[in-house]
Parts: sequence; C-alpha cells; structure tokens
Amino acid sequence: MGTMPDRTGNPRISQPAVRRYSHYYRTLLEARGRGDVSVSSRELAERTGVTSVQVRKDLSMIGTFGKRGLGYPVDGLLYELAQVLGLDSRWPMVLAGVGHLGTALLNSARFRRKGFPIVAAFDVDEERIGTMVGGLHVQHIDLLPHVIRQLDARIGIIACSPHAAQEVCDQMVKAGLRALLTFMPVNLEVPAGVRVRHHDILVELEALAFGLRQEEELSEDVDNPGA
Amino acid sequence: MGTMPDRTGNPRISQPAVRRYSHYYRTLLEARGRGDVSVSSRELAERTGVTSVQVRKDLSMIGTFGKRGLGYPVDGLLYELAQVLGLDSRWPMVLAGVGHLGTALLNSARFRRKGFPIVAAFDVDEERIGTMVGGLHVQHIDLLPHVIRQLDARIGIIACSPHAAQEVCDQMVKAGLRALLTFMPVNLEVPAGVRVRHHDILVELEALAFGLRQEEELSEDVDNPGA
DNA sequence: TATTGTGAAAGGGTTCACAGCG
DNA sequence: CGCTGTGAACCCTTTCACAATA
Repeated sequence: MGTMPDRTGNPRISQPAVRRYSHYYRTLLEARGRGDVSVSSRELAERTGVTSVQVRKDLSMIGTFGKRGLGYPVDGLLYELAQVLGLDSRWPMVLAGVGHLGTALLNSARFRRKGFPIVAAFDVDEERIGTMVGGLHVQHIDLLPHVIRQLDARIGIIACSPHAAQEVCDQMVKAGLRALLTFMPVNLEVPAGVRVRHHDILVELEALAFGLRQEEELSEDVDNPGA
Repeated sequence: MGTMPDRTGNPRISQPAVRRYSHYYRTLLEARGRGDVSVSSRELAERTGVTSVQVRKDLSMIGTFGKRGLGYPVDGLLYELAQVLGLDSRWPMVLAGVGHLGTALLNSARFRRKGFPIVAAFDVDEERIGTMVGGLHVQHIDLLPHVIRQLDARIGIIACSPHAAQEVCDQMVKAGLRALLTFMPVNLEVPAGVRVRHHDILVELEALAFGLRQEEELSEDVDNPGA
C-alpha cells in the first residue's frame, strides 16, 4: 500500500471525480454519436460545466491518453472510462418496493441498456406479488436472499416504504450485496464495506430552496444594510 | 461584503453543509416523534453518518443554540434549520414530462407535505394532455410560462425525454424559474444565476460500480502484487 | 462531568503557471 | 502554435485540541 499508482493508474480517485467521469463518459458518447473522432479538454469542460484544467487533471489520474495539440481520442477515452467505471461488466440489480417509484424504475430501459439491468423485483403486498412490471414477476421479499444468489445480483435498490427500508437493507446485506441505492429518507445502518448511496429528492429540493432563499436575503440586504 | 457573518448568522455555508442540514433536520423530526426534547451532537452524528465535531461546526455556522453539558433543544434547532433551509416558506413546483417518472413524482404526497407542492404538470403528448395524474390536469407545455407566473411557481422539475430537456429548460428559465431539478442525462445550459441540480441515477450506479470494481481489484492484487 | 463552541492545524481538491509535445 | 500533463500554490472543508459552561 504505497503511494505508487497501481497498474490501472489509480492514485486514489475521489468521489466527486468519479461523478465527473460519468459525465465525461456521457458527453463522449454524444460526441461519438456526432462522428467526432477526437475531443479537447475545453470542449469536454464546456459540456460538463467544469474547467478544462479539471478535465485534464481528472483524465491524467487514470492515464495519459491525449495527443498534445489535438485532444483526446473519443474511442480510446470511452474505452478507458468504461474500464474505470466498471462499464465493461454487467451489474445486475434487484429492486425492493414496487410502488410508483419502483414501477418507474422497472419500466426504464435505460439501466438495462447501460449495463445495470434490474433482474428481480420484490414487494410484501400480496396484491402486487405475481403481477408483471417492466417484464418481471414481482416476488415476495422473503425470496430475496435466494434470488440474489441465484442471479448473482450486485446492487440493491431500495424503493419500498421508509419504515421497511432498514429491514430490507439488512436482508440485502445479509444476502451478500455490497452496494445499495436507496430513495428513502432514512439513514441506513450498514456494516463497514457496504456502500450506500442516498438519492433523496427532498435533499436536493431543500438545497435549491436554500439557494433561492439566500439570493432573496442578499437582495433584501441592499435595502437594509448593516445591523 | 466583509468577512463578518450577516445577521442571519451566515458566514458562507457550503453545499455539502446544506445537504447535511437536510439530514439533521430529518433526524430531528424523528427525535421529536420519539418525544425527545434535546439531542446531543454525538447522537445527531451517529444517525447521520458524520462526526460529532462536524455537527457542532455545522450548527455553529448558523448560530449557537446548544446547552453545554446537555445538547441541542430539538424544537429550537428544528425551527432554526427550517429557517436556513427555507422550509418556513412554500416552494411551488411545476413538472414537465408525465412519463413513468413524472407520474411517480406526481403521485408522491411527500413533496407537498414538506412544502414543495407540484402545482402543475405539463407534457407534449396529446394522449396525456387533459388526463388527471396525482390530482392535476396535465396541460400542454406551451402553457408553461403562463401557468408559472399565475401560480408563482419557484422550482421546475424536468422529467421529459432527454432530447426535449434543453428546450423545456429554456422555457422554464424564460418564464422566470431560477431553480431547476432535472432527471435527464443531459447537461443543461442555463444563464448565470439559475441553479440546476442533476439527479441522474446512472451516475450514482456508476459510482457504486466503481467502488465495487475497485474492491475487486484490490483483492486481486493480493494474489498478483507488483508489476 | 458531559457537552458545546472555536481557533489552529491538517487534509483534500481545485486552480495556476508553465513545461512538454504533436 | 495548440493542447495536454503536472508540480506547486491556493483555497475550502474537516479534524484536532482545548477552553467555556450548564
């Protein structure tokens, strides 16, 4: 465990950087769609909303693929980013909670297309169990451990009711999942080594409200400065 | 514009901090639900997954409400956080794109309950226009500017198809919205002063895949060290 | 004694300035 | 000349150590 980058070129990549890689990847796909064969850091930067230096720093973290004076080869960079982000593998997912949100997720073809297929759906509601949603039979949640092992699922999506979230989470962890994505406003307790990402829309909305509110106060302070 | 905190106690609050405030707020609501009258920074920290010092630093940014030796008063802190996050106002939202995702959002009572009601829904599909979803009539997107002004909407939600996202975004900005939440994998171009938050599930999934992949490589390197 | 509040130190990420190449 | 690549400076956030106080 030295300071040396490993053979993949990983000298320690931060979470924000990983997020940016996702954006670069998407932007490169668009560029390829337009027939571009190479792309400059500035171009990439403008389309993703960061600086061009940031792009170069980020890309230099995973290797050196650019041609000076020219830019980066679209195909080559796509390949490398796919490698880093793990997009050269499939990551089968299971979903718990087939409400409105779960249904929306199950009906999206995008995840499957991008290598993150939802391979099983679970619920506790007898009315829902057995029905077909997004091409899958909804199964009883008790089958979760068995199905996860059978289908070799890697990621768990928690879209059930908030009060069931922790229990579902426990079951997923016990069944061997090490990566969870939850949409519920509940802080999940998981053992070390299990990654959880919260996707709480309300947090985003509150952040937006904070920004708007701050702007308001700022303009009020123009009329009402000092103490 | 000195270094002095303004009278609200704002010495410059970072985005990550705002997100944590959201989590604290939610945790405090739970504490109040259990009848707790005061809560320590450690407790708040454990439930939100940060350190207790972080909690104290964060809270000291917006004022000093704790009683030493005791902790923070639940009600008082809730009030202050609500103030900071703008939860003492309502933030009416409009939604564009009544597909699976849009429908899921419209059917969620949570946003309305928390002060972020969706007050209008739009689409371009003639089949959808006029139907009722989540208690709202779906209207033609061309009515967006008019309705935004009429209902004094503050936040726009973009849940339409990716290729329409930029156009919808432009219309929302033109109609006066300064805060947008998009679920589409498209980088929106907006004028300065307009806040956009991307909520792309695929980015989260790719970040999870990155983590899992990294762990795999790490354990492989045990068998296969050096070059 | 338990816990908050905070100046100072440390750490991590971003930006700068410029060297290196095509 | 254009654009990448990168060590160093800078800045912001987190952590530490400890003073303050119910």
